[in-house]
Amino acid sequence: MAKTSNISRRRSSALSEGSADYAAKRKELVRIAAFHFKKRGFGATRLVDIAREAGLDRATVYYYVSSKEELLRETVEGVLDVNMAEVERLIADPDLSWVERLHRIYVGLMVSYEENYPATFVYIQEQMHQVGSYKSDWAKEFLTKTRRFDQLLIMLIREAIDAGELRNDIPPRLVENALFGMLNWTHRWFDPAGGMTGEAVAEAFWSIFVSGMLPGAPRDAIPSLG
Amino acid sequence: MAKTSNISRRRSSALSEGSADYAAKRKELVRIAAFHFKKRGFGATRLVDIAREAGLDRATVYYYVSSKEELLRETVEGVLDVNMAEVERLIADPDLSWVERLHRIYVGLMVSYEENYPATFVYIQEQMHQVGSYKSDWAKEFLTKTRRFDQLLIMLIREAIDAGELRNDIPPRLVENALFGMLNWTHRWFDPAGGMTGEAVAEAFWSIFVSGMLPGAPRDAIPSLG
DNA sequence: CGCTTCGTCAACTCTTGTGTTGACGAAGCG
DNA sequence: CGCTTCGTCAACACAAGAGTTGACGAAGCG
Repeated sequence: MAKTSNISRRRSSALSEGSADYAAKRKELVRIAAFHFKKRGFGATRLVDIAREAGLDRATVYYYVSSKEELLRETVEGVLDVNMAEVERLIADPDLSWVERLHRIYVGLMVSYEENYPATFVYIQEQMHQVGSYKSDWAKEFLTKTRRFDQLLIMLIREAIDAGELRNDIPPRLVENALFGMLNWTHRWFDPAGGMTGEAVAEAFWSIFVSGMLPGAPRDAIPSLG
Repeated sequence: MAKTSNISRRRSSALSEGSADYAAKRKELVRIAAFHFKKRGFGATRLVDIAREAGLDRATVYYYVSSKEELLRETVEGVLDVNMAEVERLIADPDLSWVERLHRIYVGLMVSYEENYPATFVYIQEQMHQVGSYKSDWAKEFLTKTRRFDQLLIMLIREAIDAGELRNDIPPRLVENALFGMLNWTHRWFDPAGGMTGEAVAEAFWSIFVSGMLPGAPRDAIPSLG
C-alpha cells in the first residue's frame, strides 16, 4: 500500500538495483513460504515460521517482501498464465482430434502441477474469494482467469461431444467437473516425492475417463439425469 | 475448557435443563455458522457475522455455545459416523457384487452430502490438520476416522479388482483417488439449489467410472505407469 | 580512514478478533 | 408483589500476529 515507510523505500531500491544475492534470498523466502502455505494454509501460516526457517528475524523478512500477501501472490503468480497459454496453443492445433487435444491438455496440466510444486496446489487450495483481502485486484483477476479457463475446457468438451468423439448423455459441465475433479483433488494427496510421477497419475485418470466416455459402448442409461 | 466462568455455568445449566426454545436457537446458530463456514472458511468467518445474522449481539452467542470451535464441531459432528455406518452395512452385504456395493456406497455418500448440506462440505473443506487447534482430541479423532474410511474403500476396490469385476492395471489407491476425487470435488461447485440432484451427479460420475473400469474392454496400455 | 549502503534485529505500534464480566429489563412464579 | 431466572448486551481484558521504527555492526568503496 503506502510505499512511504523507510524499510519499504529500501526494499524498493534493493529490488530495482537487482543484486543477485538479494534476489536469491527473496526467492528462497517465497519458496519456503510456498511450502508452508501448502502445508498449513495461507491463513494459518505465521510469518515468524517462515522467518525462522530462513534463519532470519521476522522483521528482516520485510526487507525482502512488503507483506505476507505478497508471498502468496509471488507464489501463485504466473502459474495460471503458463497453463493458459499451453491450453490455448493446444486447442488451436487443427491436426489433433478434440479428444486428443483434451488428453494433452490434461496430462500437460498435471505435469505442470508437479513441476511447479507446490505452487499450483497452493493456488488450488486457497480459494481466492476466501483469502482475507480478496478484494485486491490481483485476486479478482485470478478468479476471472480461472473462470475463463473452465469455460475453455467446457467448450472443448462440448466440441468433442458434438463431433461424436465422446458420449452425449452427460452435460459438458458435469463431464468437466468429473475429469478435473479427479485432477484437482490431487492437491490433497499427491506428493512428487511419493514415488509416482504426475504423468503416470494423469494417464491413469485419463484412461479411466476416456474409456468411460467412449460413445457407443453398451451401458445403462443414467438414472435420474434429465 | 474452563467451565468456571459465569456465562459458562449458565450455558451448561440451560443446556441440561433442555428448554425447547433454547435448543432451537442454539441449533439455528449452528445452522447459520455452517453456511458461513462453507462460504468463507472457518478461519475467515467472524463470530460477529454469525451473531448479526441471528439478530444477536456477539456476546449473546456465548450464552449458546462456548466457542467458535464448538460451532464447527457441532456442524461436522455425526456426519462421518452416519456415512461410516452405511458403508459398513453395505460392505457386509453378501448378496451384492463388489462393484454394486461400491456403487451404492458412492451414490449414498453423495445423497448424504446433499441432505446434510452444507455440513459435509464444510468438513471436506476444512482440512482438520489445518484448523487452528488441530491438537484437540475431536479433530484428531476425525482424522483417524477419515483415514479408516479411505482404507475401507480401497479395500473394497481391491476386492472388486481381485474378483475380476474391475480392470487390474491401475493401483487400487489411484482408483480410489479418481473415483472419490470426482465426488469430493463437488464441494467446490455443487449447490443443492442449483437444479441438479446429488443422485444424478453421482450416477453420472459412476457411469463414467464404471464403464471406464470394466475389465477386458479394448484400450491402450497406460504410459509411464509401472 | 571516513562515508554510505547492506543486512539485520530489538522493541515498538496497531489492529482484529476471541472470550468474560457484570448488570439490566422482562418474563415467569411463589 | 417480591424474587429468581432468562435472554441480552455494553464494556472490558487478553492474545496473537502483522507491519514499522530506528539503530547498529559489517562490508564495500572513495
